[in-house]
Amino acid sequence: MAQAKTRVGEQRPGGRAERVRTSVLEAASDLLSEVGYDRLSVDEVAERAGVHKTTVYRRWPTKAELVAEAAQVHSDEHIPIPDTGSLLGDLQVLAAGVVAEVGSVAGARRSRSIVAAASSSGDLDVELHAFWAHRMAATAPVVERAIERGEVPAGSDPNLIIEALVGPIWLRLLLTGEPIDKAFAHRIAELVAAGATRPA
Amino acid sequence: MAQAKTRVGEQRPGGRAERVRTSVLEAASDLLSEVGYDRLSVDEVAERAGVHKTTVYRRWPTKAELVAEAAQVHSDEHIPIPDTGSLLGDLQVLAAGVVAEVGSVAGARRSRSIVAAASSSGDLDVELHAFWAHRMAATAPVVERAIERGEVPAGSDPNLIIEALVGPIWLRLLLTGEPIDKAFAHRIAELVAAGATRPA
Amino acid sequence: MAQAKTRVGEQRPGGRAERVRTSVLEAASDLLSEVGYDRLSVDEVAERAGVHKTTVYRRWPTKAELVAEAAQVHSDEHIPIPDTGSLLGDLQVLAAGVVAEVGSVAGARRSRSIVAAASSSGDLDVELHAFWAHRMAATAPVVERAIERGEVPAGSDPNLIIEALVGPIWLRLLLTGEPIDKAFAHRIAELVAAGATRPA
Amino acid sequence: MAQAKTRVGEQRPGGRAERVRTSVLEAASDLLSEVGYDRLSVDEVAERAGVHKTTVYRRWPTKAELVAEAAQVHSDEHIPIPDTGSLLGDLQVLAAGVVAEVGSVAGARRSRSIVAAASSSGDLDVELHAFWAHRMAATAPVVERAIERGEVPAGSDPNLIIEALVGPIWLRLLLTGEPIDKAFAHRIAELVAAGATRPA
DNA sequence: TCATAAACGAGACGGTACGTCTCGTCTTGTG
DNA sequence: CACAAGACGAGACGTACCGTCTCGTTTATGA
Repeated sequence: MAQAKTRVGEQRPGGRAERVRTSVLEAASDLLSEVGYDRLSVDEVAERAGVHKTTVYRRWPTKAELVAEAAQVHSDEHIPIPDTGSLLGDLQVLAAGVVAEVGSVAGARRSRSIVAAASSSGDLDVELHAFWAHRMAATAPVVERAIERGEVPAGSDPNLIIEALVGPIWLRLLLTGEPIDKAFAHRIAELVAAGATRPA
Repeated sequence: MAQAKTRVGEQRPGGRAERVRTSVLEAASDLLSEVGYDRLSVDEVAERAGVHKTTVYRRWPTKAELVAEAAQVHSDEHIPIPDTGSLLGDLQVLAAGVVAEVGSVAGARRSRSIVAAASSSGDLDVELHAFWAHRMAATAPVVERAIERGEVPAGSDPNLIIEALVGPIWLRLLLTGEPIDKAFAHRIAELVAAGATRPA
Repeated sequence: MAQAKTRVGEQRPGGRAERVRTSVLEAASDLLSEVGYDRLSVDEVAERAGVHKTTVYRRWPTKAELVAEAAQVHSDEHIPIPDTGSLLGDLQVLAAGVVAEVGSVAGARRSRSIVAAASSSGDLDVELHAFWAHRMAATAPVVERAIERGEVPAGSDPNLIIEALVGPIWLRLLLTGEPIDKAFAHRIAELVAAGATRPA
Repeated sequence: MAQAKTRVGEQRPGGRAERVRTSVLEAASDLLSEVGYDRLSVDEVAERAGVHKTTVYRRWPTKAELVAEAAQVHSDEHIPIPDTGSLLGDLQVLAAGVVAEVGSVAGARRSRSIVAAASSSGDLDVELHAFWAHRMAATAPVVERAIERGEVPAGSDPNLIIEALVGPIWLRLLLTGEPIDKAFAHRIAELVAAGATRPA
């Protein structure tokens, strides 16, 4: 019955598996944005994806794992590595990128969900850590170029500077609830850039 | 059974209510440290506290609220407001305090649980935000004194500086999983102090 | 909500537990008669009983156990121990009783279900065996009295005679599908009575 | 994989269909003896037979039908029609045959499975009844010869006598759980023979 | 001191969601 | 074209935990 549908819409049933994967992740991601981790149910994800619950469980043994993958779909590619010519400029672009990611209501809910999912499963925070290690490594060049330009003293830790930039944004998201906007991104980038270029 | 115990140990049952409150919060706090928010069940809290489940629900309508109170008990008092005479010194003490709070395995689990609990309940993140607003306000004087001393330019935002200090620590706790130790506290304090005292 | 209902209809919630037990067993028994063991679902039993699924599972850990108890409710009381004065008469009454129990469409379905359930679960056939041991013991006096009257030689095994009487009826029910009626009861009783009273 | 095996062992792929049929039925029969109807899964039967699940479903639309056929494989031919010269002797041989069939652990499990399977499917108990009708007809001559010999009064119903002989054995198997052994076969044959030869 | 309100113990229940199992169908590719 | 391989739909199973409700008992306090 439900399978008949696929016959209608898709001439190329060759990729059923992939189609299922995609539609499930999309449904999960949407629900995540709408209701957050806690009130997301696997059953509803399945229904939205036009797929049966068991099919979801076949691929993602756990709600947490499903959410983990769904949540990363969005943030996976969008790490822009700016090269404006100055550390301040680069940091501002980076900060603006993070703000764009987590600043919206939906983005915030989705981002919070990753943390909740990781809290639920020991395996997941390993994955989360790996994801962030990758992310940090990908953005480190911004600082390394600043070192090459002489803006930042040699021996400075790129990671530390990126953490100082990103940390406060997530602090607002997860703990203080203060507004996350471009102005904030701007100011935190200024503070960090100043600290990095003019150390004690 | 549980009632028999109280009879044995305490001749002056005048404070039963308070005793119950305390033992439940303690049990909750312990469990939080041991297994985290997700795998903490109200039933087990009750059992550990030597109290019946219904009694717990009578006071804390929700698991999230119970956890919220239990988790805050620990961090409530320990906000040391240092006054070492220099911004760097003060920030280092502050950072060290946060590290001490969330750096241990138990403390990390407990801290993560607050976030998870807040994610589960709209009411709770309001409380969490209020708690953090209070905390920020309490630590702001550190920056204000630095401004008075002329270390930091007038017009600087105390909150921003505190956020820059604390954010990276929580980033490590919740997202990157990098080690949280005194050295890290030291270095992040240096970076932020430099940025605050020598702005662009 | 559903619990408010109890307030309306029943002043004495004290007997709730028993009421639940009864209504669930009744619902299960009905469904057993209607659709048989295989197509009986715990969920539907619960719904019919006006009770939630989890409540059913609280008392009967397994569908098989639920069915076992439900099925036995019916046959529990209906073991008439006749005393007509002759073995033949007694056996005819006994056989007629069994026929009445399993001869109807509903009774047949219910009875078959017991066997199916027992075949599915090691625990259950223990229970089933115990039930039958009790039943055999309860009907043995019929033969013992015949021995006392001198109708049946001393040393005859009461169980064997009862088994010879009852076995063929269940054979028809479970295997051959031949009609189970009073005439059959009559004839099998005659055969067994003859064999018991005039051994080789 | 499975195909490779067959290719190796058998030069004559013409009989593949038959080979598949046989190995599936054998696997099913084995599993039946080992775990019984309920815990037998089509998937496992297929795996044991070195065949894919779909192949099984192609031939046996239903688990019940597969089991029905598999179970009968064993009892299909082995109905020995004795002719010892006396009713008692013949009945004892017959009873011993049944005991041999269902008395072992594996045989019991297999036999019980037939009943369970028949309960699951309306079509199956029709087949089961037919099988038993055939079986009864095949064994009726034992009684008919006794009538010709004058051992048993003319007009006696052969079926009834066979049922009286076989029923108690299945009663023990399916309901009471009492031991099924040669001694029991002997005694039940005696009782029935007596009843048949010396009616009231 | 004793009555009475408040809090508690005990335990069943409704409800939601989880994750599992197995049956039987359907798709896709391969010999 | 039949089959291997395996994903899928369907639906039930049994579990865990949440939060609610009732009833009977203990504890604290005020008349």
